[in-house]
Order: sequence, then C-alpha cells, then structure tokens
Amino acid sequence: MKDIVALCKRRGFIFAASDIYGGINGFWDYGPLGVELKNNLRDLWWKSMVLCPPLGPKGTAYEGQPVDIVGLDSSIIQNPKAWEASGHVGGFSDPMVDDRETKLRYRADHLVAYSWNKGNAEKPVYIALQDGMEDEDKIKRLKKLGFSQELSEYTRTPFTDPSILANLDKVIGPDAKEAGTLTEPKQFNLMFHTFIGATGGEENKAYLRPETAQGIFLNFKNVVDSSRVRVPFGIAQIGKAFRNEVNPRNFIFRSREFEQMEMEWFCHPDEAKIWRDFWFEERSKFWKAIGLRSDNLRMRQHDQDELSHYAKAGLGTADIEYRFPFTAPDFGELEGIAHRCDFDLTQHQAHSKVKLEYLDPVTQQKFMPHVIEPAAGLTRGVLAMITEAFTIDPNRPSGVYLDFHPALAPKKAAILPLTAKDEHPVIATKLYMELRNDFAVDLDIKQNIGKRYARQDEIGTPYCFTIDDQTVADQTVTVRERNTMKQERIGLDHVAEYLRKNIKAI
RNA sequence: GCGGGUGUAGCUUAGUGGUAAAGCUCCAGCCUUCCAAGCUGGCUAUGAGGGUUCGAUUCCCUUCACCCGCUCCA
Repeated sequence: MKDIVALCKRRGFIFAASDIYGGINGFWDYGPLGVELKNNLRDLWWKSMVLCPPLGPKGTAYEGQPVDIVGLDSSIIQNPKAWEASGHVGGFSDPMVDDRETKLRYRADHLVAYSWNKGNAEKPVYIALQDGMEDEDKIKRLKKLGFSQELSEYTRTPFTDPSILANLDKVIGPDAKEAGTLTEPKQFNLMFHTFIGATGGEENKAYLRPETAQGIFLNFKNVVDSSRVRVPFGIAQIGKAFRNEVNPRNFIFRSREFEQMEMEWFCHPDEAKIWRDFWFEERSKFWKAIGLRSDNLRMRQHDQDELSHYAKAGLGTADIEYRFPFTAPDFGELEGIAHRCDFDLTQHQAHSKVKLEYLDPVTQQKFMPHVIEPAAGLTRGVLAMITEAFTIDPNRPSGVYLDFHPALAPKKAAILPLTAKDEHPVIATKLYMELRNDFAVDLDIKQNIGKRYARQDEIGTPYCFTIDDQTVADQTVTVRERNTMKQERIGLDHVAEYLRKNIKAI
C-alpha cells in the first residue's frame, strides 16, 4: 500500500490536500493524471447508466429494451429541513459516551448515575446505569458491585449533569468492572455544518450533503413532471458528498470529502425484488468490464443489524466489495445496492406536505414508488482501479507498471520519436496533432527511448507508438503494448483505428 | 476516539549542540537507431509551533500528518 501511495504522489495521481501545510486529515487532491482517471471512471459510469443503460430484465415490460434513466446534478447544500426529513439530522446527533475498558458505547442522555456515599461523604462512587433498565436488573447490577441498598436510598443524577462529568474518574460504567473508564460525552453528528449568508447565526445553519441520493428524492416530482418518464425509471447523479468521519483511514478509501455515483431506481413495490436482483447483476458486470478481477470482488448481503435506517424493512442491502490491499484478505465496500423501500419519498412527503405519490397512467393505480439504489463510491472506484492495476515486474526498467484497462488509462498512448534528430520528431508531431483531437495522447521527445517507455509504464499508458528510420521509409510505426512489451508494426494511417478498437470497455 | 510506531530533497539513505552529505529521480543541454546507458550543469530537505541554549535538525514540550492494531463507518 505504501508503494501505491508513493507512486500516486510521484506520478501525479493523488496528493495530500494542503500538502505544503502538512496536509489535512481526510482530504485528498487529484493530480493531473488522477483527475483524468477519475473522469474516465465517472464517464464510463454515466454512459452505462444514463447515455446507454442496460436492457431490462426478464419478467418485466422492459425485457429486451433499454431502461429509462435520466441524469441530475443537484445542489450540495439543500434546505436543512430536507436532512431532518431524511433522518440524517436526528438520527445521529446524540452525545455518545465510550467505555475505554469494555469498548461499549452509550447515549449519554440515556445514562443515569446512582450514588450512595457508603458513609464516606468525601468519596462518593457513582454507578452509571442505562435509564431504561428494569429496576430488578438495576438492583442486580448494583449488588454485583457490592451495593445492596434499596433503589430509593441512592441519589439519582442524570449522567450529563456537570457534577457527574467533573467526576468521571469515580464513575463505574454500565458494564465496567472499575471506575474511571468512561469518556466525556461527544457529539457524533457526521454532517458538515456551514452557515448561509455573511452574518451566519445558528438560525442560518445548513449542511453539506452526506449523500447525493437526497438531491434525487427532492427532485423526484420535478423530474416526473418535466421529463416524460414513467415508473419504473431511474435518476442518476454523480457528485461530491461530505461526512465528518470519526476516523478517516486508508488513503482515499475513507475520506471526509468524496464522490459518489448514485442512481435511484423508482419502481412498483411488487417489482422491487426483480429490479434489486437486476441492478445487482448489472453493477457487478460493470466493475468486471472495466478491469476488476472477479476473485478480488465479492458480493455480500448485509446482516439485519447493520442495515441503515432506510433499509430496515424490505430486501436489505447487498454490497459489491473489493479486496483492497489494506483490507486483504478481507474485502471493503465499493458499491451498495440498497432497497430503500418508500422511506425517503414518504418522509419528504410528510415533511414538505407535497404529494409525491405516483399515478400509473395505465393502471390508474396510485402508489408510492419503491427505490432500488445502486450507490457506488467514485473515489473508492479510483482506488480500486489503481490497486488492481498496480503490478510489480522486476523484468522491466521501471520495476512496476499500472495495468489499467485502456478505457480507464489517463493517457491512451504516447507518441515517441526514437531519436530527437532527423525526421523522427517531425513525423511524431504530425501524428500527435492528428490523434490529440480524439484521444488523450502524449508526445515525448526528450531522453532515450527506454526512459520514456518506463515513464509510460508507471502511469499505465497502454500503447506507445515509436517513429524510427523505417517509418521514414515505409510509413509504418511500431506499437509497444504495455503489459507484454511486445512490438508490432502498423501503418501510420492505421494508428487512430487501432486505438479506437482497443480502448473500448463498455 | 484509544494504544503503538515514524517524520532529513520526489525516493532511498548519511550525519551533527556550530556552514546538512550522497546516489537515484526530476529539469536544461549534449550524446543516443528500441526498454531508466553516458557526459555537463541545475532545482530541491531537517513536518509545524514553542522552550532550553551564545547557537537546536540533534535535548524538552505541544501540535500536525502518515503507518500498524483496535474502534467507528448513520
């Protein structure tokens, strides 16, 4: 992993954000090649979803014909009420307390401290208990710690009371053996705040979106009313999302600012399963088509207890996971396909008071569509692409090369005159000018040919076209293929066609 | 968030309480007819802040970033 991070920096894929100030935890910048790679992945996803979506599954009206998906680019900042409706504000903003000994976590406002001075007023001992416990269990717990009074004899103080927080070293946690293992309560809201307007008081508070999905639900009615779509259909969006992660880790895998590629598929509740299976299949195919090896991919159904608030009911969530170097031999999430039921539309309808039900024009049935959501991490995808491509090869000068699928490679080809003399640069420049209109190509004239091949290997350029004396004589160039280092000669006038044929992924 | 570790140039490594050294990379020039060759020249570093000291990259404190393990990931 260290080598991958180093290569990313050395060759201009990914830099630490604010590098010259020592970096900033959880943020990364995409360099000249990184942005090309990310854009390529983004464009392939967009193509596979919006421009050229798959044919529908068997057992639906869509069998054999393309499904309907339209694009969207919604604002990062929305009305804060939207995040209350979605459950992002209320659901995860409570003060939490950790127990360093047992590693358990409690809501601070659910804890109550029981104390009994035991005849020694100088040194009260507090026993924190979950307020919701049955009295019987409280007595049992207190007894276990050596306190056998009636419950009424104890002083009962809310845990969040300053007198308790100032004496945490004397508090025994609900499951701890000794006092002093509980931490100060901490706010755990993962949403970034900001303030709208130059004066910025609390009443002007707003949030940066923690997922792109909500922008789609907020525009569901607008799209239905304007775009001649009929359920089932999808709305796709790619964009940045922000989460104040407690602990960003593993390069760009978990960062605080990241990019998502999400599509919300609206369908009749009865068809949810068909579409869930369909999208799961399609999305798996996508990742394989652009170069991830199947043995590095895994499909995993979420357990009931790890489901998000929106997916508790319904068919649950299935992840497409990739074996990243830092998770290996285990896997890390790359994309989740969730059945969000009608949670979001129902919530927004209730909070906004705007009717979001759908009237099927054929059956005249009115219903709240269910949502199947394939939600992929664009930046995680980039990381998967880079780690998959990273190949050690002691038999070549660079010692390593990036085995990108040609469709993903930041540079599709390099045009290299064998020497900087004679006709070589002239022909090379002419070829470069022809190709650059259609392909991301490099022209590199300086230094010896071996160095230039090595450089292209390290940035994953799949093809190098070299101009030599024979080119001058018979108008052919050599093509060097990155992975095999093999060369063949093709006509100068066939280069564009050669590239077009070889860089197609989907 | 907890525990442990690491911070000298883009990389790999030297070294010192008193002008920070080298190889590779990179850039420029020369040379070069297929895989980082050679020659000449050049850019670039003690993570940041504070303290002790005449003087700190070196000693002390704080902080930041990264790595490993746990935790977390609505």
